[in-house]
Amino acid sequence: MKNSEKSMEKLVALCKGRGFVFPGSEIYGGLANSWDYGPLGVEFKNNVKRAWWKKFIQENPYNVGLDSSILLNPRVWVASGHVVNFNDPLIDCKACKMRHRADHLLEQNAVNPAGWSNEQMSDYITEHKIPCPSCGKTDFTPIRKFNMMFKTHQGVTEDSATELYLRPETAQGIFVNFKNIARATRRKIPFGVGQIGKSFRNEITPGNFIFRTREFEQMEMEFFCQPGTELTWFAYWKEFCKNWLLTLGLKEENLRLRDHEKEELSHYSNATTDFEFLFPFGWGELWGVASRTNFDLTAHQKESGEGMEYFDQENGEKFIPYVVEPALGVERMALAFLCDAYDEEVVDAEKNDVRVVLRLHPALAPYKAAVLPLSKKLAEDARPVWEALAKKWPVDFDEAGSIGKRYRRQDDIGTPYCVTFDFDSQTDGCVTVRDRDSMEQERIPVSELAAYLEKRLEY
RNA sequence: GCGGGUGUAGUUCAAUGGUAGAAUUCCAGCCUUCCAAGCUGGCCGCGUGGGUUCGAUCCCCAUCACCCGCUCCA
Repeated sequence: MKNSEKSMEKLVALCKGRGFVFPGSEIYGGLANSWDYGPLGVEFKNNVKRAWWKKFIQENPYNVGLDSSILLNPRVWVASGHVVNFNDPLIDCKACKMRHRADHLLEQNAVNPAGWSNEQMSDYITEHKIPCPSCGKTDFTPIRKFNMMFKTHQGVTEDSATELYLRPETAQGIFVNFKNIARATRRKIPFGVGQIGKSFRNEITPGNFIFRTREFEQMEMEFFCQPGTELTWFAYWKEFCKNWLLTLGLKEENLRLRDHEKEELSHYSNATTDFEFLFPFGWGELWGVASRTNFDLTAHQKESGEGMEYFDQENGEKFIPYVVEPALGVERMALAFLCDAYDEEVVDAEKNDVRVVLRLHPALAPYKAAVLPLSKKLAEDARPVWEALAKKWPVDFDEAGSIGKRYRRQDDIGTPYCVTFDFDSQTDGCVTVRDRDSMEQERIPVSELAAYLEKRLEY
């Protein structure tokens, strides 16, 4: 089944029905673009994070982890450029109600507005009668700023002295800890620091289910290297990221890497590649891999007055490290895995019988297995089988309904293995293990069941 | 935030100015010894707040949410 044939509606319905994702604050009429992760969703999302951490931190000789705070000294955002650059100058055409970015309008008219104030841009647009690209009229509202950072206050008094921002990215928490980490871990360059955590952005237009939300989780890694080696590492991490996705079963046909053109690059980057995934609603950015030069560390050195140089003992060199950053959103990654895994298999076209299967990689599946007593009478005897497996993995137990219906329920939520306890099990001590994808069945002694599954769940 | 559309059980859909019906899901019982079975019974709904009206799920207003476009981004 191709991704373009899949529908978001079905996926959203499945997510709600099975307990992956619920609309946020639903009983109060909801809160725009907020989503809650249900019993299966939290397992699944944790699995995505766990898989990333395992590959990027645990198994990686270069990298270490970090969990920095969401609230930071406001000067961090001055240094990073977020206070200035997260302000989009927007104007609306009064005639056709279309909204445009003032700086883009100017660029389209061969003007470079870099460094201009909003007044300057506004004046230029008025004076030169720059027309609305949609309707051609020249009747615009004044420029309005949209700072994408959420503001809050520290302490109970709400004055400007206590004003703070919720972090719009986790990366800066890593940069401000660069010296601490290098010292504490005795790491030599090159090394990387990975972090998983919540970030907040007041997006103008969120949407597409959990693809873009204002509260989201990031898995970011900052890889510090010697100046001049950054593009080599940039290529290395791109390949590394791609391999990780493919290992977890993401289909290559739904993935494309798009290099940014020179004009498209952010002010801090000398190379950026977007990993894009074919969602049912079209191609969407999944992973941004950016060579960030020494922009961030230099900016923090300047703003804080704290030296950010690294001393290379071997060569006797001092330098501010260059940084390669693969930054990934947890929720959209999870959504991509879900979309990719969703499959409808026609079992009997005449009876209109369709089997919905989430072909999730076992590492990502919320339940690794489900124990199903063939008859309710066997439930009591099947319990110990579940108890033994539950010590090792999240495992479901289902005795309600026909065996076929229970297999389908597990298909629905992506459980890779179903363990059926039948009347023979009581005497021969064996159970039937059914594979979700191959649909093959094997008779396994209960005593060997855990080892059997362990071998297959390894990744 | 702007423009357009939508809002009825968990889901997919009906009907109606006199307070709603089906399928499916779910639950229970019977039956059933490996792939949505069958039978019986059961739970659950007019997004929210105002207004018009004798009476509103239906008409009007507001609000909230979702979808499509603009813009942005992990």
